Amino acid sequence: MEEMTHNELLAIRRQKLNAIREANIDPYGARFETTGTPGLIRAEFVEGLKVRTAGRITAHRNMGKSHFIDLSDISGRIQVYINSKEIGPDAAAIFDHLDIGDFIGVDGETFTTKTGEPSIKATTFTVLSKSLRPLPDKWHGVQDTEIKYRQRYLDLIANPESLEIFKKRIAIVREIRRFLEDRAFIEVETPMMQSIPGGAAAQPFETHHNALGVDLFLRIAPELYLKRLLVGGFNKVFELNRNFRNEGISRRHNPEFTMLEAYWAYADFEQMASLVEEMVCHVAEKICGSLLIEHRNTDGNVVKTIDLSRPWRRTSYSDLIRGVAPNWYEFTIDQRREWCAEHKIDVTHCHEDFELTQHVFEKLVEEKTMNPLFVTHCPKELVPLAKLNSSNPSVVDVYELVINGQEISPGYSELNDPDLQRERLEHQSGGETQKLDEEFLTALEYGMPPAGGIGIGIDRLVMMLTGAESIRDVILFPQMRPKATQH
RNA sequence: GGGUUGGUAGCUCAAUGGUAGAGCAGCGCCCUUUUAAGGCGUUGGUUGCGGGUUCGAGUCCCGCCCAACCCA
Repeated sequence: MEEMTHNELLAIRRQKLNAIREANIDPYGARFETTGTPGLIRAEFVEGLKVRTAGRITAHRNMGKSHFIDLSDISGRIQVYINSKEIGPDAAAIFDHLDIGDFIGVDGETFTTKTGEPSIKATTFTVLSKSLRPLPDKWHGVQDTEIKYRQRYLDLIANPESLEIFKKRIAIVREIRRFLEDRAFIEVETPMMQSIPGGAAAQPFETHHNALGVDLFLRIAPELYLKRLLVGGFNKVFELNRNFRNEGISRRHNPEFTMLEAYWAYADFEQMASLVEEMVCHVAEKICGSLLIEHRNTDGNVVKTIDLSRPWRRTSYSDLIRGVAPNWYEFTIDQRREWCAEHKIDVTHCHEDFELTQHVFEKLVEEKTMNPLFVTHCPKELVPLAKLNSSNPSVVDVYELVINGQEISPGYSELNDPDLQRERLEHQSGGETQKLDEEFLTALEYGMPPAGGIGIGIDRLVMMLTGAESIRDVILFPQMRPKATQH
């Protein structure tokens, strides 16, 4: 608690805190009603208006008897003009004990300075919270990634571009909900703690319920519960919430991530593809104002432009493989390995033939695809929960949407034949398999309507739409190794 | 898990193996329309942690911790 009181900067702030208390003022304030946020007052600026606002002091320009401070919150900032004569000597003495970082409330009248800055001339101010630690550099912000992620609040205060990404994320999620609700999809919540983690092939987090005396798993997908709702009569349903996968952490993976899943009874994967296409374009136009999404580097130069213009390409998996390896499907497995070696694709960890093909797909198609591409009719081994194609039963009626070199969204014609579903789950091959959820199969036996389903990785969608290079830049509090506790 | 790079003042960054520095913030003084305000002065460091080599280590070597990137 009283760590580092020897630090001069912290000690000075505590002295100021005490000085405020000695003047019989509570440095931690109370209820304070405003006529608007700093950003709102600035955005809807009218001169000569009595206003009341509150925010954090983020800049201080001291002119001797007059001071200019910036008051900020996520809405933006407004300049406040503080004149000793105007506020009186007692208040001026308190003002001397304020710092950048403190929260204050201000009463005053709006005016425009001679440099044209919309401002508030303060008549009084109220101390709302004393900040005991100095804020990061106002000009360079927080560069240290560790501080950005562990102490996101500092990143949000000091780095406007970070705040901008999170504002966009919030708007994207809101637009997606609106889009689906406008089309009569109903949002539901299904269990995050499951006794059989189904709906995907991934390592789950394990936990334990004391009263029931059973082990439970954090869900890796909501799919099997949403399908139970199709059985129960919901015909347009979605869930937009967190999944958990106990796997590696990388630029593109966080252990908990946000997924949209939506199911539409009597539809198929082609209709789901159109729905997703329409939805992503709707969101892009609303939030980015364009279907051309520019990704910039730290210098602000455009390094990549993603073109979301419709219609989006739809191409079968096998055609895409032939596009990069024309004779692939005529090759023997040994020839395929040889081909991979020639093209410097490491497939030593691939055992099954379809895994080999999938690896070629990931390296030569997925990673190189920037504009939207619906990859249709994937090998059935990759997708045990989808309907087989009626004319080619080695593939399934699905799409995988690839944008920005990443898988953004899968969509299926959902498998609703309970016997076939059992067989497909029991005869999975390859390294990753899904668990068998008997209660889900029982539900299917009661009858599930044919349906289309989609999943959309919200974090990756936000990365694509904001140009964020790392998933940590679109998750407010990304997973970090806990810091060793000090003692 | 493996490889690469990095960790220096509150923040952003410097410093051939040879006295640890700058800008901003802070503190003091001047200034009643500034906006990265300005001017003058000034404080602030167990260089991530622990060992080692050396007359001498922020710098070289070993181990550990944390992070970023790449690979699995």
